[in-house]
Amino acid sequence: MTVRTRFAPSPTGYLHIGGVRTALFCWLYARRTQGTFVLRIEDTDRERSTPESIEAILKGMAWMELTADEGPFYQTDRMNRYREVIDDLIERNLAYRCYCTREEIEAEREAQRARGEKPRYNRRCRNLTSSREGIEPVIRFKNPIEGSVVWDDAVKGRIVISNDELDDLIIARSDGSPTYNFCVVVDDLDMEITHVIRGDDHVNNTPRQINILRALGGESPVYAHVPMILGSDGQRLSKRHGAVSVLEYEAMGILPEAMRNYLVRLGWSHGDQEIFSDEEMIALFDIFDVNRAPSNFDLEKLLWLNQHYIKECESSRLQRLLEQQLVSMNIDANTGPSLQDVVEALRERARTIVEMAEKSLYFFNDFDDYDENAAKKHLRPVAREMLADVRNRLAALGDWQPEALHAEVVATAEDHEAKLGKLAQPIRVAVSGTAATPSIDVTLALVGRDKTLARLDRAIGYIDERVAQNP
RNA sequence: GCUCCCUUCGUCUAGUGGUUAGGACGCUGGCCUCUCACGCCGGUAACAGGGGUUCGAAUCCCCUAGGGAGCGCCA
Repeated sequence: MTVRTRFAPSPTGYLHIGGVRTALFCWLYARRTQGTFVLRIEDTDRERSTPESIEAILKGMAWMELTADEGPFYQTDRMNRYREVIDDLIERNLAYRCYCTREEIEAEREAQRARGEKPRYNRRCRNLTSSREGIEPVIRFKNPIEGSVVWDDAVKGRIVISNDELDDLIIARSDGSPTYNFCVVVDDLDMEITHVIRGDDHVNNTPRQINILRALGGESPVYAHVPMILGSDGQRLSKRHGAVSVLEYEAMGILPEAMRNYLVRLGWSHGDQEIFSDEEMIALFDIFDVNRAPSNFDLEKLLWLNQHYIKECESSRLQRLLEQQLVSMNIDANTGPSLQDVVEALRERARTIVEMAEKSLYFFNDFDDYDENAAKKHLRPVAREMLADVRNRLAALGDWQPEALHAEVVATAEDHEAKLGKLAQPIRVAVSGTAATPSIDVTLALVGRDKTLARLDRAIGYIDERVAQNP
């Protein structure tokens, strides 16, 4: 039997990080078993489903490079099929029309809660023979009254739930439209899904679905309920933990392979290994090895992995990503050094693409002000003569390359009997506005001759002004 | 309230009756060094609590506590 997994999000919001991990697990397991991964959009809730959400899901999946072998399928395209199954269920007396009003049901629920009971439909209409005038009935599934439902969950282990915990759930609304718990079962059956991998918020739905499945004569798939991902404080993931939507991580400058690696290690591991290539993940991942406990999302670790992958990233791709980022920051990447050189200088110094772009701004545009502390510490009168000297030497330099620049800076420092740092730091601040840049020779090479000389002049002027103000 | 699920360093985790409880992120001391970063070496820190079972429990059982999920004409 070949494995078939599915990812079945509902398009009622963005694609969040927990959903993406579920999708990753589905995808990995299908790849690993040489099975099929299908994408299905559960859009039976017409009130809340939006085209924007569908768009966000598709974009998120594409960014994560989790390509479906089949689909996307849309439940709204399958309404006739659901109708057909519902009619069949009614015909076979496995489902029935319920004429209870919302008010009646709500009142009953209140009463049950007041009595400390679990609110459940009281099956008043289960054996009704007549209809009620003026009420469009809903359709309810006749859940078994006796016995219990048992399944061996691939991550949770054996779960047993007694049928008397379950009531006769609505499978079609009064307008005739089918509901979620029913549609999933029909879909998974029709699509021959062998492994249902989903969030563990569905555990409680599973026994109902199994009962419907049996009524339909289907075989149980393997269920794997993966625990939730919580925020860094152990609470449900929400806006205040930062980004929730996967697309926000793309915008943040996270690499998809870093996200995949981070997410696969949340709830799953292979000994002490932290770094997994796609090939390794596919070869090693097994849904049966996933942890039962929920885990907390830790941005710091994601960032660490991202930096790792930035260091490994192929130059041309990094250049492309950096350029996109610069463009989005309204910077013309043609006004500065080659992106290839920038990327090499910064790939060990940036945890995200956005950070890389921010650290390369002064290669392209002049900065407004010096970093206050940096200027205070390094742009001082003692450095003035050395700066003036190095400015003139550099102006005369024919070969504006790191090697020659390095030699010139070193020679200047020696002439002034200063350690290299005493000169390098003032230059660094002069040229970048900050006290932290790549090595001074590389920095000067990247900033370029014209900007370097102009900025050294500016720094010298700044020192003079400072002296004038505080004689 | 009821049902189900979960519980090893701050975080992600290894561990399946005998380990100095290991690794990673973070934090931190040092080395390297023109700054930052990278890299390297070292440190910090955990079995939720209580009962059993056993010669011996992080590992097995029970209870308690804490956390989560569900109880919709949402998915």
